[in-house]
Amino acid sequence: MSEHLSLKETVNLPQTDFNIRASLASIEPDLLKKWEETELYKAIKQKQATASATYVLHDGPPYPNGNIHMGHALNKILKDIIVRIKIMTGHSSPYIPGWDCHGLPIETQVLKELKTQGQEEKKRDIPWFRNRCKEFALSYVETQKKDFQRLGVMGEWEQPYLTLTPSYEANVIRQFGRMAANGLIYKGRKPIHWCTHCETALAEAEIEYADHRSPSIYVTFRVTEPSPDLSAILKGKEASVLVWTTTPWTLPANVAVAAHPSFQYVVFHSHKGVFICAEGLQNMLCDKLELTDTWVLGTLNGKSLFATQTRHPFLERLSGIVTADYVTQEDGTGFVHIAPGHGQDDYQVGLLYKLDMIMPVDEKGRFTSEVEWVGQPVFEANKAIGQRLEEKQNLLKLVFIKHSYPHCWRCKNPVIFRATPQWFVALDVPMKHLPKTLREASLEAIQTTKWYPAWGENRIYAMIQNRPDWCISRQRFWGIPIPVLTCSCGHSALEAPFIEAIAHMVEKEGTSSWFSKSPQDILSGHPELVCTACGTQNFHKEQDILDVWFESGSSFSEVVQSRLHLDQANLYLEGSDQHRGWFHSSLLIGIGSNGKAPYKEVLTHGFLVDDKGRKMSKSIGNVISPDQVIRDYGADVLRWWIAHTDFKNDIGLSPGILNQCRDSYSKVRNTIRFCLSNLYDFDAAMQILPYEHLQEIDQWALFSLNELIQTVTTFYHEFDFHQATYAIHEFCTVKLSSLYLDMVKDRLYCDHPTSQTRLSTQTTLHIIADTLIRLTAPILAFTAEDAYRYFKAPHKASSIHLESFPTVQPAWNELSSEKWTLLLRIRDEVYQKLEKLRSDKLIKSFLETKVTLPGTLTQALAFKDFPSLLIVSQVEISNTSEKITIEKLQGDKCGRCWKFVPLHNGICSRCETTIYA
RNA sequence: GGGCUAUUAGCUCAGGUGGUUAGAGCGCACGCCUGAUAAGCGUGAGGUCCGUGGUUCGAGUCCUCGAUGGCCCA
Repeated sequence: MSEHLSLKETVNLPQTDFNIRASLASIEPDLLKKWEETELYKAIKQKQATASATYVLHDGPPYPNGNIHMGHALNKILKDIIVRIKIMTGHSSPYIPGWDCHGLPIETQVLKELKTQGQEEKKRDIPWFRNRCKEFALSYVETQKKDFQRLGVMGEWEQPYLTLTPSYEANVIRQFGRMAANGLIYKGRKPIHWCTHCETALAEAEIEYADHRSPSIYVTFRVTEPSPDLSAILKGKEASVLVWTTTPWTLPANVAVAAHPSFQYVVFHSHKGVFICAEGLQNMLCDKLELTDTWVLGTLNGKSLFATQTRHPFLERLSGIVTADYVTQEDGTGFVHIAPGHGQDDYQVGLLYKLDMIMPVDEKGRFTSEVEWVGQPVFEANKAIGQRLEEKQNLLKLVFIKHSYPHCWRCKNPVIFRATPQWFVALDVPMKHLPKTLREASLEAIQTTKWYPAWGENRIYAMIQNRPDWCISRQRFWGIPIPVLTCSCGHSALEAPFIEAIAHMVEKEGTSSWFSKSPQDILSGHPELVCTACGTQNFHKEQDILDVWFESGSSFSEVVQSRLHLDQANLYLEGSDQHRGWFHSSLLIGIGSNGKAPYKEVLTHGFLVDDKGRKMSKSIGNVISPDQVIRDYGADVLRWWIAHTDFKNDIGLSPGILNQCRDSYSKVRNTIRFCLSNLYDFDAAMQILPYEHLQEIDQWALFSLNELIQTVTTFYHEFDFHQATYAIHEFCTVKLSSLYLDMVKDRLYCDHPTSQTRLSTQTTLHIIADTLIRLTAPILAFTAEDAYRYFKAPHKASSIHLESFPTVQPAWNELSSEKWTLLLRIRDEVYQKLEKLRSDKLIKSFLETKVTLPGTLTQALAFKDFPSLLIVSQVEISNTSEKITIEKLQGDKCGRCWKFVPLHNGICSRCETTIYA
């Protein structure tokens, strides 16, 4: 017993303080603290100063109105992994995070707060209100910043970009100025929700739906000029198109009638004349309108009604038939009357067919002098319009209905759609600085940008191809004003000196000065800035603010151009929804102001779903917060999960998936730990062996490591992180844990501590540990640092994050992979036989056996170390046997190395010489 | 309703230009070890490649139609 114990003491067992348990939840905050105290980021930046290449990932700004969720974590960690890879591969890769601080959600939340505090009136004090919004945004910037840092995301947290800073705001205004100078900014009109009581525009979020009593009328539009197909049916007869509406007051603005292009329409006779409606609605309508004596004259497709002309039901004007997909057959007649100034759909149809926009309603909701009922509120004018229709014999029926209708959230009055002047970005006029339209140039830029995944190109291409002009006006307060002064003569001062004067003021004082100053104050000091049309200075300010997409879409100007002095970012990386959002707006602004896309490459990730593929939602109860994962697993497991998943599609997350990631993370960690623990007595500076002196098994390990470096490098480069992590994990499990490390244990534990064989393996483990730590460092930012603390090497940096990425070593490739494929096949065959013996209960341990290999199998291989390869006690090469045979060894096992070999005094000769050497 | 996209083992993923019996790791089951020990090793069982119809000598792969999930838009 005592002898056994003393023998155990002569065995060289692994030692390390690198814990087998990760305890990430407690270690990570310590590491963050250490990095902060040692100013790691500063050191990393200094190192980058000498980099030969630059790689800029420009951050898309999140919205600071709540705590971060898993989508944020996913996005930021992916960015961090990329930036760390670029830095470790020798690039200068500054990462400047940002926040998108303006916009309606914050305004709405602040309003809600005021409401609950009974201080709603304070909203009218615009500077005060804007300041409150600013405080709100900044508080969440701080919250989110801490959360992002906790995830291990590294960047310019001391100086992020915020869309509400004066310098940023001035940059946005200058972008606007450049686009104006390029001839892209114009004033048009567009219908929006309008409260006639509050005399203000309302956003979608400020609309409440409630029951409302409306007249429901059926109106006829008499055909004056039928389309060819319709003409063939009518054969000269008079006919009318049936239209249903609940807003008679919009009829004065009617300019067209829409049919659905693929519906079937019926032309039928009745005692009141010939009518046209959707075929499926005919019976219902005849019933409702009490039409008798009916028979069908013919049917035709909606498309073939196109260009039929009708007469307006009471005005001296024509109203042509157009087609629109949104027409339904659920109620009505299958025809919809079009008033582009009074509805979103109508507006789109108007754009498509270049229809006039007639807007005879003022801000108080009264008809203007364009209409005979001038001064009458539109809802009251319904009655007069009904009467006029009756006079003209174009009213078939009038009843009143109760239906859901939008109301103002403040005054509870019904709202209307009303077209008001708005600012637009023109997509189809030739630019002054390029002989192309903004749309054409953007489409070209899309084709020269690299999209990951490739289908992103089609997606954004189709969007840019089909989108209407960009309406950049918003009738809100929390944002950047549209920097336009308009003269009393009607001319808007879009000229560069005006906008530059405003930008200059904003740069100094912020945009709040626009809201508090008069136009005269804004132009004070610029007596030369007079209206280019009339020469006076009677300006008034634009009231609207810019669409927030215009702000965030200008971010490259502030960050890439002003701060980094570059003209393009290398990469934008956001969720695939941003093809419609930030990628889109950034592209239009980039082309419109600089003639160039702001990015060279765009990478998108998918959205979070659970393990059943359903989106994360509170109602399903499958939401997992980053905070919770950090507590239960640690940020590195979260990072590993993100790298482990093919993020280009939807990304699954569930407790089961997290457990799996934790397990595979642990395998990598333990593999590194095994290497470190067997290096406790290794002095790399003195004992490292040259490659040529390494044992063949060790050379094979380095050959495999070379493959890994190559594979991971390629996958990192292609943003295929999941493939990289699979390669790393498989290397740890298959190549190392089950093969190489198992094979070298005997040598590490039982050979003489400073024998060439043990030093050969330690040299190899030293290289493997070093490589694995570096390879995983971009993903496992914390664990790699933790492990690096226990890795002993000369010329070590103070942090793994100051080290560079491993590179393929050509010398390690000088090994026959065919030979090793064969050796491993022999091993497989032997193990099949050994397992059979074990399951038959003939042996318990493989060390109880002697394996005989046929010489025909092994001679050509010129390999000596079969006992290590097979991890059995004895191997014999037989020149007579044709088959692999196994025999159970009967003797005793060595008390030190447990092998069944000839013994003296209870131990084998190798162990004896090792102990007494 | 439209655009884009995904669907291969319980889970996460591989499967250039169509070509034997569809692969890996994890997990699972069984066994071993107790000198990586809240570890390690071995062996094994798991698949209607979402469905349908077609092209082809041959389809996970190409085409049609559809189902389900996801993003965007209306």
